[in-house]
Amino acid sequence: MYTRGSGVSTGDLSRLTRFDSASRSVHFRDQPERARKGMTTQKRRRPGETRDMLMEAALTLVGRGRHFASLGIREVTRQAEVVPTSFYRHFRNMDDLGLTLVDELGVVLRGMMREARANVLHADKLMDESVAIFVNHVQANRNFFTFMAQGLAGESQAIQQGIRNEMQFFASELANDLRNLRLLTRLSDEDLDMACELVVRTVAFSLTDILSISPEDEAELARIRRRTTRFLRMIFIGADHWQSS
Amino acid sequence: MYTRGSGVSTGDLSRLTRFDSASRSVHFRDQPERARKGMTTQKRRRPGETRDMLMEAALTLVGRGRHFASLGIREVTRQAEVVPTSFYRHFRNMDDLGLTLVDELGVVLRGMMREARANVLHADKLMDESVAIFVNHVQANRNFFTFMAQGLAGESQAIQQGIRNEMQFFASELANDLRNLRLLTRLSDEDLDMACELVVRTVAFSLTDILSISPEDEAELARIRRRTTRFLRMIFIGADHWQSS
DNA sequence: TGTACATCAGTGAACGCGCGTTCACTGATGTAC
DNA sequence: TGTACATCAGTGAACGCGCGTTCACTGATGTAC
Repeated sequence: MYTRGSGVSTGDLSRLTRFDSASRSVHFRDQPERARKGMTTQKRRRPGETRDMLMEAALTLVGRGRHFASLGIREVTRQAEVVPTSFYRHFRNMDDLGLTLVDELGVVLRGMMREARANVLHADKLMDESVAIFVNHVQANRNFFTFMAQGLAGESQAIQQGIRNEMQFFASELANDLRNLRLLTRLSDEDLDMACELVVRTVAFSLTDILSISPEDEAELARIRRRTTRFLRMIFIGADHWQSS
Repeated sequence: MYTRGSGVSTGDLSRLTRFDSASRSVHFRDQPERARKGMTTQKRRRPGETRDMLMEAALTLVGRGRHFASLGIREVTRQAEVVPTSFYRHFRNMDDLGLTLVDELGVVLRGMMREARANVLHADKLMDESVAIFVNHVQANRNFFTFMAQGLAGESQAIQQGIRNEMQFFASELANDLRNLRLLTRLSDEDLDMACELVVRTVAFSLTDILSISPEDEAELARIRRRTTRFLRMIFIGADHWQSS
């Protein structure tokens, strides 16, 4: 039941992950299965495919309710239908795999931001539409965002720092956009950054709201969307009336 | 280096945990050590003492950078200097222990609120002082709050829900207090609740800021305190200018 | 007050199992000439 | 274009170890009479 959601996510992610080897992988991607001596010899997948499968497997397990910190190498390889030793061909340990997942966060967030820039035409609908876009992305990449929520407090220092950095970057991008839209013009750069960080944190927190409900519960989802929008509206009103020191 | 911080926390917590058996334990608490046949027979501690030691041990390990979800029963009992089988005398499994820890959260939060009510005399210093009190409590119970930060996203559903409930309760208490202080009087009850929830979330998020720095880094701590206060101020300004639908 | 019994909490031995990690191997692909 | 070699990625066997959990035990404390 959980694996369906992850299909969307990982399809996306594996494409993003392998962009560096994409030029090579093009040669093999659609190559038909060769005749083999025995059925068991299923070697030589697309370069990076096993790597992606391992990351996907970890996310699937996380999506099933497991905590990333408690996942084992054998467990992940079992889920990925790969022999345990294969793991070491791609990652030094589970932390290494986690860090690689965090690297994807930047890509996903940039995608969200791009979509928001393209779709948010009227300033008055800015918040509703941005929140809707965020919620949609979370729904489409549930396992991935669950991992991020877990990592925000508790994983290795490196993972935690990675996620924080991405959030910081996202906030400063948001500040840029608001400048360009001529919004909150009275705020100093520093105060605008602060306001944006508060916005990003608020949205990040509502991530845990979304993840705590069933993916199909549209009614509850609408309630979360509405509440998050109201949070943001309140912050914007506060920012608008802010007296820069 | 990490264990020092936990000493403060667990001294507090164990007292709170055992309030139900306090009447009994009074009889033994200061009873001197009996002469024993052998040095190895250190049985029969104060009732509930082993239980507290197990909870304390788990928090110590969490404070050392481990994630609660990855802790094992043998690991915890080892840290508590107790034989593994003793664990089952007090908890069914690690989840059970975690839930018991969450129960303490309510007690700690109520203590914070009481302290805030007693110390916040002037409305204009309300935020600075409340944030300071919060930061102090986190510093004094670092391991405990680290566990809570971890539990907010990722532990068992039950643990997660428990923490959320406590936050919700805290927010509604805060709304009550603001009503009594005649603050934000223009807001409807519903909107005031919302504002308070946003406040609690913002403070909760800054918990992860505090936990990500060294406990001795006073300079960085002051920066976090200042930023959190500014976040709250912005929210309050927003709430003050809010148009209740 | 004394005695018999129930209960509670700590103990050590033992179990089977899954874990992380190593090793030498295999065969497909990429590359130099 | 063909050949020899290096590299890369997947494999299965094997290791020693720590894990969760059970069991029967022990002795201190609480309770009934």
